[in-house]
Amino acid sequence: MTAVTRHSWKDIRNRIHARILDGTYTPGDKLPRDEDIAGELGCARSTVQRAMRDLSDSGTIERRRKGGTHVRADPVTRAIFDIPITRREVEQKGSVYGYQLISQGIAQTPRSVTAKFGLQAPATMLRVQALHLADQGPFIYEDRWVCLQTVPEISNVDLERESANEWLVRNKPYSRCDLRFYAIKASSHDARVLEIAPGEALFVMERTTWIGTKPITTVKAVTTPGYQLLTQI
Amino acid sequence: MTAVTRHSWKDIRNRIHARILDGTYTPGDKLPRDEDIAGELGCARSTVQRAMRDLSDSGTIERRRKGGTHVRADPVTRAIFDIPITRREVEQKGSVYGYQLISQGIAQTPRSVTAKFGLQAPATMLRVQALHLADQGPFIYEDRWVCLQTVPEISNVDLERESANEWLVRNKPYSRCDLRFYAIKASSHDARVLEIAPGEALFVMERTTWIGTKPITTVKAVTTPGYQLLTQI
DNA sequence: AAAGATATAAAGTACGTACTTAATCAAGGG
DNA sequence: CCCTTGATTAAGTACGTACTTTATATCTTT
Repeated sequence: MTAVTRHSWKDIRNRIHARILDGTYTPGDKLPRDEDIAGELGCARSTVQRAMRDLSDSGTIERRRKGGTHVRADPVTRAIFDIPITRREVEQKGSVYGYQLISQGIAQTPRSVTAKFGLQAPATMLRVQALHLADQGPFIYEDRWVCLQTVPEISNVDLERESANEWLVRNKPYSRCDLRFYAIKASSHDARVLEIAPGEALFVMERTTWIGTKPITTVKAVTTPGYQLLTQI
Repeated sequence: MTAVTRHSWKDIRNRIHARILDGTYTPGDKLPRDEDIAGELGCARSTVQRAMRDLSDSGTIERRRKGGTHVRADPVTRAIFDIPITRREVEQKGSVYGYQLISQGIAQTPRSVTAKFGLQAPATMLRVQALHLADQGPFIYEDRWVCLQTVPEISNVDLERESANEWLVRNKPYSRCDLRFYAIKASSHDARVLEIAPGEALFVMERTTWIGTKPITTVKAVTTPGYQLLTQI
């Protein structure tokens, strides 16, 4: 009776990864085929496949049918960020969350918004400006456009009470999401809303969502000075 | 002879996802066990498992052993970013890459750097300041500390010719990486190096890496005005 | 030599089965 | 009543097999 040792895919992954780390396989190198690795390490091919997918997901290797597996020649840092709804973010850092509607109204989308959605022509959408507060102080200012054709129900929502952020995230799942991060100098308007000095450097997160090809919403979330976004560990 | 229809895990995932999108299962709801879904949709449990893992990875659902599968009550936007080495980034936007060493020297880590690594006491490390150029103009300024104990070989690298960025990424794989993004106002020093006006808002990416528990390097990469980081689609 | 057809290699997928792990619940004992 | 112990449940994993997909390479034909 041979003691049948079973190998977890994590072990297999670690052993392959270790070979990359120690230079057995260097960037650009081709790895043996799954089947050979399976034979060598004494496990099933499907276990190697599982390990390889993990390494592939993390950006360590690249796999192509027929082409085989290669150590990524051109390493990237692949990072995963979780952006929670603002209320949760505030509450998780132990602060009291607050919300204020600044203004809402229906208008034609300006060129910049039309472009973000990839639309040909301007559309009539709902614009909502609101402030999220932490411990009574400004935390994030959001400037949002919501597509009324895709989300007509938003008209029935009392945006004085419930933030568009939360209503949308709970009621309008999306199938596509574009995100972009950058820095801006606080305009006098930003400064007034966020109660800071004009000219401060502010971190901005922009998010645009669609369901299928239909636009849902685009938000520019302007954070207060000192805000940092961290990777999810 | 029954025509045996085979179902791809992506189909299965889409059908489950569709039920979340259309409100059949709403946030917080418990989904049937994998086996029941498999029976209902006419596929193997392992196919459901594959579909579920994908939905779980994307943050749509949460799974717990014995606890079952639930639609995430508290939706997050989960984004994946690929941060390439700077040379590649410049070349990919069609510009000519350039690199200049500004200064290098050995020094005690200041409190902020010591803290980033989670060290108890300051350590002696190599500090490298350098500029990445795109089409002869400043693109990213990096201020880096490299742990000499973990990476003694760095001493033999000619940092006038090869950027620490590239040498490290090709020669020193890491097992842990912390990332943080934020905005700063350009100091007079930043402004001089990047050839911009002091007080500009700049987007900053900070990255700290370890191998096991040993620190490798920490970089503060200060981008030029207008820089945007986009999700990988 | 260029273009197209065919073969082939390697990853990807699907399924069934059996076993493992972790969380939860219930029963029993102090 | 609390704590421990054991049973149960559902996800997670491992494996073998068979089939599919997609690049790549080779061969044929014009």
